[in-house]
Amino acid sequence: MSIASKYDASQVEDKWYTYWMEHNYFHSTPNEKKPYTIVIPPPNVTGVLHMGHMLNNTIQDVLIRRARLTGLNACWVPGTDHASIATEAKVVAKLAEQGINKSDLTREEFLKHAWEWKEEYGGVILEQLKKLGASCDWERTKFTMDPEMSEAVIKTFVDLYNKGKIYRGYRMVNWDPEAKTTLSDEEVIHEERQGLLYYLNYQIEGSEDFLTIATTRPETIFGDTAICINPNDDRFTHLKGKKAIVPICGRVIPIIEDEYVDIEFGTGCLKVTPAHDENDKVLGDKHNLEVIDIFNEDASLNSFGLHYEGQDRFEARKNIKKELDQKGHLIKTENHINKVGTSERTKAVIEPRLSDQWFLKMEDLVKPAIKAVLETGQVQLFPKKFENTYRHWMENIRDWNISRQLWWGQQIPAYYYGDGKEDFVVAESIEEALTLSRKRTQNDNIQLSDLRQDEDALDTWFSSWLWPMSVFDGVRNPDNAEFKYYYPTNDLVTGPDILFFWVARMIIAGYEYTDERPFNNVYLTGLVRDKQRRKMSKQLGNSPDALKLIEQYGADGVRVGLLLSSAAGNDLMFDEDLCNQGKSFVNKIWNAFRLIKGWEVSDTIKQPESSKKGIEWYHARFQQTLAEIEDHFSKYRISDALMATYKLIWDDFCSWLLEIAKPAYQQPIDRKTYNDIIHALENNLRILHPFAPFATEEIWQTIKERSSEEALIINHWPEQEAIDTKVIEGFEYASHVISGIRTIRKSKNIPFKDSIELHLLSNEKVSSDFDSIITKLGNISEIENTQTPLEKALSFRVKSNEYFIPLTGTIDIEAEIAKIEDELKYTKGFLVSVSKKLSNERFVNNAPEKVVAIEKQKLADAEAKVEALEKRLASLS
RNA sequence: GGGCGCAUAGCUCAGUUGGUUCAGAGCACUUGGUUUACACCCAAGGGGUCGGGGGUUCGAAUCCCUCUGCGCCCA
Repeated sequence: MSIASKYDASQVEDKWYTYWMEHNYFHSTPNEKKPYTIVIPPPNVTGVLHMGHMLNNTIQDVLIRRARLTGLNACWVPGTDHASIATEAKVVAKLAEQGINKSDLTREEFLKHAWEWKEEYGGVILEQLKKLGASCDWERTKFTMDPEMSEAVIKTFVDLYNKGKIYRGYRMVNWDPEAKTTLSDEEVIHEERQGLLYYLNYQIEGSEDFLTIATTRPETIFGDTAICINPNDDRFTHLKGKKAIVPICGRVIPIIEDEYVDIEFGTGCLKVTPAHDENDKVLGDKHNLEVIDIFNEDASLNSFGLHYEGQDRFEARKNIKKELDQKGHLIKTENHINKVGTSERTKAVIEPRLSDQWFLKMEDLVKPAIKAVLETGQVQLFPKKFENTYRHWMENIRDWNISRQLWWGQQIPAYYYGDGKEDFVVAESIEEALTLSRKRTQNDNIQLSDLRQDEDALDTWFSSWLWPMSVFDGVRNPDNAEFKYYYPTNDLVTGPDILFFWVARMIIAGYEYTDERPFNNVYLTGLVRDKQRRKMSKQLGNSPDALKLIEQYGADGVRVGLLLSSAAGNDLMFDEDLCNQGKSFVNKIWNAFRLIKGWEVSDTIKQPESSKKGIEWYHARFQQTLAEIEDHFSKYRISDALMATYKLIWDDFCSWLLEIAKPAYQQPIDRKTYNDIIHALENNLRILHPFAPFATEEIWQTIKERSSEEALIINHWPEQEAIDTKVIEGFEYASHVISGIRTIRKSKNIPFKDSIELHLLSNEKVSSDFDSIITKLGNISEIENTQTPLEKALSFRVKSNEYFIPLTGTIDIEAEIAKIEDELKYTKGFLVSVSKKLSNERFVNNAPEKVVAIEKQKLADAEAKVEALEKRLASLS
């Protein structure tokens, strides 16, 4: 038989993925088993796989595969998100390349292009997930704009409207002049930018006097409708009741008084532009000021901008500065750092803008969601630290602006039957809207053609907040069997950056519509960063190509690499070395398998004692680790679960057990040991499968012929048994002895192939159960008991027992004495600190009994060791 | 400006309710090793005043205060 000495992932991965797909192992239907459900955070339909997805989906796949092995009915629902702004922006850009302007198209024409784009690029990311090994139930793949998904969205909108939770408001919103849409507060990123503070002179009407205001946005003077001073500001008492003249446009505006004005900032005079600043809007409302909007939707100036009409706001700013300067209105400028809102998607500077928008009242909706996470623990966040962040956001929540001036998305189901702002009805279909309109207006002459649907689309999150329900059709048919079976889902795995956008809103929707949590646990992964701690992003170009990584290290290698160092909620400093480590690990177990498979098995030889003991020990060790892994999983400590598995396989299985069981060169192995080792290997594969699905299935299927019912992916998790700690302790002692032997061999350059004697001076009883293993791994000819220290020998101690290895030739007695003196000094020091502790009455009285007992044991051990060391020293000198 | 969090070995991180020889792991590093499972290997080893200072306690990496440095979220 020839098995390649290097594991070749490329030969293996597609084969098994196809096999799993063909046998439908990923597909789930309701049955008598308990369900385990995860809904995927739907990636942008036109997106490509990046490192964040890889991490996120690897974790989900680990959880799903483990659930499947533990006998749960595992269901992982995949899908994609229509990502309104991002996708529409891409389509607009593509059309622009072809010389097509979005504004020249009808809604229908544009949507046709958008759907074509979606068909062409959509779902690429799902194909990439398959390369990673994701065992999603592909038959259930959903898209947030699938007809039935959209229907659920519309139904929800209508319902919330009818409950009075959705309203239309003329509000200051965040306007993205590039995408020409509003953004929710969460989609705006505030940045510090270096700018200028302009000091401008406004003439006071009917006098030659001027007042000076400071502004960061001189171009907005065209929208000024007042000057505001603080009534407590003595400097300006003479201005009270007067009027000022806006430079350039010459408009006369009142000087109003309000304590809102910060006397310290700028000049203490504030220009008020209600249309273009949130605070000014509040002032304007309070003082009944006129509202003058000076911008077009692309943030160029409109006719209020006079001769600047048509100029972009930043260009206009420069030009106005010049004119103001020439006309003597500009006193000076100062450098000033101001916070600028920018669009998360287009990076454009946000323009506060007044417009008609749709809002969802959040105040009552959030209540059950706050309770579920912070009071009852119905929904648990991992790690817990995010609860504080969640609280802060939820308790300060503002109404959600759910309308977007986009076409790609669900169109708002509001139908206008007249020209008035309030002349509309909200309905699931235009036919219903007609009935409602007729009823409302008492006018039966209204026809379908008289109705005009609101132009806006809904915020993408308004569809994804229903995701855990809508993928099982739970919004339209809450009583359907699948929904009842799979919902609430178990775990949600996502990044902390969308805790509010998505997670919180899903919880809100869940309680509003099902009176139930949408999921029990939320695992928040960290962000993937590069070695310089920069977030991986396309712009920086510091993100490795996901598929190339898989090609280079194998999907298993990448999965293991990503998980090795990614505690929940901690950012992951990604380093390709990690993938290398993952790949090495896969190769390691591959070679272990190769070794075992290469053994010739004999039915006639008896099982050696060492093998028997080794297997007994490994069994106990395996059980111990299994419990540890279980514990890690229960706390979503995935990295720790993997590390425990890694060490079990690499250290305990390969470095200890296989070395113990390995027959002499070209000798056969006994049947019993072989079978036990195969059994142990199979158990290893079972627990490793969630992390490295491909390699484990490959080995599993190569060990022997398996029927399709016997595939590893649907096999079972090993059973937890009682842990034999005695065996583990005994072995641990033996392993220290073996280390001692190895150290002496190394220091004296005794080759391993030369067998040596070992003498034991026993000061405390120790089991000889593992002597056969000590003999084999130390290449010891014989272990002999002795009553007196050996001369002409090197020694080492384990606990208070002393071991001697006789040496021919000269021994450096000085060195041996020095070594023992060092050990003695350390042990004595330790002894002093322990006895100090024990002679402290307050310690003995206050510390728990258990702790005191441990300290007493330590004292006894140390005393015995000191005694042994002193004896030894005496015998040497 | 408000809120949250972090600081432990060269790197990435564990350290659960203060109490085992508790100062750990993996990687990296140093030294040695060709008996064909694997050099993507084996063995042995070095390395930290737990960010600084103060306090509580019989006992502090762990709790409290303070300083310094970093990160995130929100306005």
